[in-house]
Amino acid sequence: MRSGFGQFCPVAVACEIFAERWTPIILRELFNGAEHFNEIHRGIPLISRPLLVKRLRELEAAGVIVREALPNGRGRYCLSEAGKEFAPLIEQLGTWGQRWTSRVERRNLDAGLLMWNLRRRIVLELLPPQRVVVRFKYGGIPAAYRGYRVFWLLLERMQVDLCVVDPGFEVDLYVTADLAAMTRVWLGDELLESALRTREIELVGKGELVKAFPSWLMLSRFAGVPRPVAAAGG
Amino acid sequence: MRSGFGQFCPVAVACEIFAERWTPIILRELFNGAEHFNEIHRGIPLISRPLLVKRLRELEAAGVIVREALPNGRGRYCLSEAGKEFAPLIEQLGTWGQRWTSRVERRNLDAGLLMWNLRRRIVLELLPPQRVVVRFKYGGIPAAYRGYRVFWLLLERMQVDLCVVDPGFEVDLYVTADLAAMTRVWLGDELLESALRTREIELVGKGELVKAFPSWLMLSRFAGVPRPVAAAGG
DNA sequence: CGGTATCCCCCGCGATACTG
DNA sequence: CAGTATCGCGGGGGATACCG
Repeated sequence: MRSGFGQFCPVAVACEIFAERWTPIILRELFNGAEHFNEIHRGIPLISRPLLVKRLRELEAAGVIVREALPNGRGRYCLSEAGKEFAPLIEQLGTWGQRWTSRVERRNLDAGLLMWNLRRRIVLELLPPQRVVVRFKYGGIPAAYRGYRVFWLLLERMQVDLCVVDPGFEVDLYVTADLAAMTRVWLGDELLESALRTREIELVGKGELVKAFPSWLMLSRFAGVPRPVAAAGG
Repeated sequence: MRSGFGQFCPVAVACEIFAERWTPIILRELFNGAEHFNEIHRGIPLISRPLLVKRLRELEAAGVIVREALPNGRGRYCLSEAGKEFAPLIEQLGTWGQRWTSRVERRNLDAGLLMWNLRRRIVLELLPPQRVVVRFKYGGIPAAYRGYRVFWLLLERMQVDLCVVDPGFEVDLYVTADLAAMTRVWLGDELLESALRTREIELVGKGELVKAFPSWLMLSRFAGVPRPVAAAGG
């Protein structure tokens, strides 16, 4: 697999930069607001760290991202003007995936990734003034899965924190969920109300919090993408 | 490189199908109207035939293309409804490549590929009623290039044929060009008139044909994409 | 935290030859 | 024309350990 396609076509040259393995997913993380190395890596846990470094360097060399070295030894990755113009591509990839693929396969289930994404999509403005601690516990997890299955979400007025070890606060709301069901809800494949009815997802806590909880979740950016109209006979 | 990214995110799942090596380029060919195996392969000469077969099977399994077996033993590849929805992605990739990359690198120069693409972008309606035979001869070709450098284009009212061996007809118009210059013109990086002035491209033949020739060429689909506004100090 | 450095395996892929 | 079959290699990338 020698690099490059040997074609002057703009599509081919763009592919040499954009369509490398993991690259669109790295860009997705940057568009989602990730800036630091470990932040990016948390959104893509299955990429090895050396490979993530390599891809970031390649994107930098291609002028897609700019690396800023912060004084404290940290790095910071920002999309360049050219990089920002990949936004519609990520958008369309997600739209296509939402319309034409089944995403909730066992091999794709990952409770940690689900929580990491969910954390970014909380409607801060709807949260009550005082801190709310929500504990999530997942069941129905694939045998091969080696990550965490219990999480604490600390919801504060202007900030959300995700913990994988008990932060010690009193829990206000308990969420117990089948991982596949919660993933379907996140992706817009199933209504939260429906999963609550079938008890694949259960909420336990003060009535007002149980009632308000669904309104805090924005779900995946692609949850609302319209599905293809079923063809006749399909 | 085990397949898949292990993420339920629609972007990731779409990437598993779309962002494989060569796949966007195969789709580009299908959008350009290629339907048969060798037709697709002519647009992507550097892919090995077994690998092209493999990619086509993968796209078929993913529901992106449909293969029709014709009675004469030929196959025919068509984009499915899902496949057609990749159109904006190919468009965006080409647009990005046109705006942000330099495409006319030595490693990308390929006279055969240039002619094969040029052939598809002739304005049939502007051709004169009788056949016009144009002979192209390229110079300035990279030493590593092993393809043809002389071509005959048979322009007829409703059809264009490309030959790499002398078809035997009398030549009406001779085009002699530097390969890089002709590629730049094709990609919209340089005006044909400019290349004619510098004599990187020369036209020899009847005056009326020499004059009409530029109007027959539509150039690359991306030739007209607006370039980024130069940043101050760039 | 944000990377390097090293080792090594595996499989993606090209090359080549063959077939209906 | 449109593939299939087989072989062998090279390097992409995972695992692991180390560093400033």
